[in-house]
Amino acid sequence: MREAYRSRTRQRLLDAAREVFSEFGYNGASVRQIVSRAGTNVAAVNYHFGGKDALYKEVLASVTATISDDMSTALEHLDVDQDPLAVIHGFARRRIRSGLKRRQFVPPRLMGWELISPKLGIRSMLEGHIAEADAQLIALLSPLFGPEIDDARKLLIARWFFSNTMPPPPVGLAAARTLGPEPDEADLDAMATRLADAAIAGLQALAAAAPS
Amino acid sequence: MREAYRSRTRQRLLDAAREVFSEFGYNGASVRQIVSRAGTNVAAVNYHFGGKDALYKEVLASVTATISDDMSTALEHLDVDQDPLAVIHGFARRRIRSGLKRRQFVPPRLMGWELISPKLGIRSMLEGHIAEADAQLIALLSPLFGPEIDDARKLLIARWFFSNTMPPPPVGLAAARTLGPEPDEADLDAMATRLADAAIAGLQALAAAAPS
DNA sequence: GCCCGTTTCAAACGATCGTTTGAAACAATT
DNA sequence: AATTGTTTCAAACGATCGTTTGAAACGGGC
Repeated sequence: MREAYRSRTRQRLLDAAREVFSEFGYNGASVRQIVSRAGTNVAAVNYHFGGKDALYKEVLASVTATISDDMSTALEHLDVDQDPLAVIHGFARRRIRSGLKRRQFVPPRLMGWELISPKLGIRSMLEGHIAEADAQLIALLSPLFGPEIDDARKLLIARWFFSNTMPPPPVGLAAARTLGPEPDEADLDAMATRLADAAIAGLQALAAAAPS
Repeated sequence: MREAYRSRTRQRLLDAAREVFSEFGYNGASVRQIVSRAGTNVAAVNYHFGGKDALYKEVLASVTATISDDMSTALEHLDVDQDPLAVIHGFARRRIRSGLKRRQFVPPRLMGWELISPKLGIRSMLEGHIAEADAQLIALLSPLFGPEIDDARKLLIARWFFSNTMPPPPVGLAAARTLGPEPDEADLDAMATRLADAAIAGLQALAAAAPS
């Protein structure tokens, strides 16, 4: 029973931290707020993780891992005989959809914080993940690139596309307004599909542009 | 000389606050950091503005005013006999371009903070600006909308488009990498034009989609 | 029942936050 | 030179931050 109990508070802390960090960012989130939501006391964070920074790193790692897994899956689908554009569209749709779900609103928002102002010290750890994500994205989009395109433009296009799979809050709120309070799964899908269409359209415009 | 002197420290505080708030957000920015950059001491903020919140509001107001002015100008151009799509494209290009300039990196980033987590109390003040910006955007894009489109979808499309005129840091960094350390004005223009093309492409895809 | 390693918690720590205070420095008028 | 209102600044305020501490509570092995 010991291990089970141990992991229970630890997990509660992780879940609470995920929500609070997402909502208020690293600076805006207080340890006391997190432990209060987790139903324990202030010392728990330092006991289980060693500090606020370490907890934040762990939360970030789980978020980036989720996204990376998603991209890996898409890359595997690319290997088999599917239409590349359909795979890319599917990836965008899945990412957007997960961002639109009320409860799972968390990962895009947390990434949003990190994109605006990467925490010092965390930056080094994140850079590996970012480089990996860049490479995965470029691999995913490679079928769209012409032969004469340079790496810098590939990177730009990849990041533009990726940023469009994580709609910022104003877009998400507008989407929520059209969907209503309790969105149907089909409606959610349709909305995600439409936003993915837009991302693909922009992507093609970028990839088709004459080389600089 | 009195008025000139008065406005000098006040202005220095505003400039410093603009930079620091943009870089670290409201929570991450400390009053001491701001006054240190402005070359004065901690009491200055409360003397000239009444507090950190009020200073933040003033900074935000100037940023939103800049954007709103830009949109008003575009709307006036729309009134005369120009091609609507060219006007929209021009607006996007100008916004993106100002976001790409190294020094003037500030407004998009500051808005980014506010979009992720609007400050309580500031929200009410911002809501007016947001509503106005929404209305202006929808007016600007109205030539692209079909007759049977509903308001909720107009809002969604407008916000999607607007978010694409404020490229997030990863996109901006990738763009900076292709442009080099001291970008040529022409290169900057070309890059902004390309990103505006992508925004327009996505915009058209969204506007052309069948009504839900 | 006793013991031992693990986990929890109330309390307190030093540091930093935004803000206030009261006096000194300043510019302008008489 | 004296006076007035404005602006600056060092110092301190209470509050909150992340973290530490030491003891109490817990669970499993003997």
